[in-house]
Amino acid sequence: MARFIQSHNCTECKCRNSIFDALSNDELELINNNRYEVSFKAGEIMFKQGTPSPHFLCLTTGMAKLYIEGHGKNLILSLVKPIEYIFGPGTYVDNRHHYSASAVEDSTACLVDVNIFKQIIRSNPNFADEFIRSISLMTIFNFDQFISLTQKQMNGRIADALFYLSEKIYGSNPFELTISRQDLADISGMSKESAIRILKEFKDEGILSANGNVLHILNPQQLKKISETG
Amino acid sequence: MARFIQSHNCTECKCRNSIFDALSNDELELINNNRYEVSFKAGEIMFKQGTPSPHFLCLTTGMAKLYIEGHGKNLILSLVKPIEYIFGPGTYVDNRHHYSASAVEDSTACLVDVNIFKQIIRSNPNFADEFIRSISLMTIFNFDQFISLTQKQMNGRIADALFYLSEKIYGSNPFELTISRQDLADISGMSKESAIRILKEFKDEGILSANGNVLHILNPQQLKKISETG
DNA sequence: ATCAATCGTTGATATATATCAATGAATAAG
DNA sequence: CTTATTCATTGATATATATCAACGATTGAT
Repeated sequence: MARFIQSHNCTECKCRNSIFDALSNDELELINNNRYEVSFKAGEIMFKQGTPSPHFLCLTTGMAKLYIEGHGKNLILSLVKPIEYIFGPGTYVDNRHHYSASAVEDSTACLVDVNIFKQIIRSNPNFADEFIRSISLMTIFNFDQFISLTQKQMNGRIADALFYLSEKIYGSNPFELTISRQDLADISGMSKESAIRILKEFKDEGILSANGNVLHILNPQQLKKISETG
Repeated sequence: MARFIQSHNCTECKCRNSIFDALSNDELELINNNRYEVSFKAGEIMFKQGTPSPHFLCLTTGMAKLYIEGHGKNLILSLVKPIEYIFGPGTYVDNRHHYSASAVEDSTACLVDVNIFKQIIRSNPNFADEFIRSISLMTIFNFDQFISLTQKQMNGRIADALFYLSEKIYGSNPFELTISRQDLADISGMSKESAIRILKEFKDEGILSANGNVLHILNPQQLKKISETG
C-alpha cells in the first residue's frame, strides 16, 4: 500500500486531507505551528470515549477504528484510513469524545489543536462550508448504517460490511482483511460466531472465497441482492 | 399545551429558535423576507426522503416525526416539537432529503430559503458555531439511539423510548401519547406487536400505567434499571 | 346511526440470533 | 523451540423476536 510521505510543513504536505485545500498559506502555517505527529502500534488506543477532546486528528499511515463502547459490546462506527481525519461531535458540545479510537494497524497521525481549527472555521467561510459538508457526509453514512443494522438481518448486514470493506476501505477486490472477525462482527452488530457462520455460508454458496484473511467477492451481483433483500 | 403566537416579523417572533439569537436585525430581516408559513394536517407528509431540499423548516405548532424509509419498515429518527427546526444533512451534500417528515399532530411551520440560511452561516461566525453545535448535538443523540437499537433488547429499547417521550418530547409524566403504537415501534426498532407486549409487561409489573393513551411511568428507578441492563 | 376501515390487543407459532462449549490454528512470550 | 494466549471455527442449545391469525375497539365516512 502506498505510504504518504509526511512533510515537515503543512503547506507542502502530501498527506493533507482535501478539506484543507480551502486554506490560505497563512492558515496552513498557523496549523503547522500547532500540530504534532504521533505513532501508534496496532491495538493501541488513540483516544477513549468520555475523555477530553483537545485535538483534531488526521491519520497519515495505517488504519484506525472508531467505536462506541456500549453494554459489553462495541459498535464500530467506521474504519479510518489515510488521509482521513477524525473529529468528533463533542468538540462543539462538551469537549469530550463520544466514541473511542484505536489503531487496527501500526499507524501515524497528525494532531492539531482543536481551538486553532475552530478559529479557522470562524474566519474562513469556504473552510466552514467544507467542514459542514464533511460532517454531513458522515451523518448520511450513519443513516445508512442505521438502516442496515436495525432493519436487515445478518446476511444483509455482512453483505453491507463486505462492500464497505472492499469499496470504501481497502479499495480492491480481492482484499486482505486487516481487522479481526470480532471487528467484522462489531461493524455488523452481531456476535463473532454469527459473523463467521455467515462468511462460511457465503463461501459455501460460491459468493465469496476466503484464503486466510484474503477475501474475494466472487459474485458481487448476488451479494448486492442479499444486501438489498435484507 | 401552550401555543406560540407567531409574529409577522422575525425580529419580534416569539416562536424563534434560540439558534437565531446570534443574528443581527438585518439578518433576521433577510430571513423574514425569504420565508413563508405552511400548515399541515395530522398525517400529512411535510417532505419526502429523496426529494429536493430547498428549505430550512422550523416547526411552530404541532408535532412532526422524522423517519427513514427503510425496507418495508420505517425508522423514526426523532420527534420534533415547537420550536425546533428541521435541517437535514443533504443540504450541504446533494440537496436531497435523507429522511421523510410528516405531521403527527396538526402543525404549522415556517420555511426559510436554504440559500439564505447558508449565506448567513458564511457571514456570521457566531451563527455558524451555533449551527455546528446543533448538528453535533443531533449526532450525539443519534449515537445514543444507535447503541440502544443495536445493543439492547426490546425491554431496554422501550424503556429508552418512554423516557424520551416523557422527558424530551412531552416534558411531563404522566403524558398523553399523540403517536401511534406503530410509531412507538418505529422509534424502538421492533414490530408493533412486540412494542404492545412490552408495554403490557411493564403494566403488569407496576412500572407503567396506561389509561387509553395517557401513560404514566410509575416506577422510573426500575425503568431506568431496565434501560441500563438492556 | 351504520358500515367500513384502521388501530390496538392477544395468542400460537416460526425463525433469527445469541450463548455456551469444545477444539484447532495462529501468534506472542519466555 | 516450547508454552501460553489469543483468535477462528464448528456444533448444540436456549432465547429473543417476528410473523401470522383472529378479534375487539375505535374512528371516519356515508
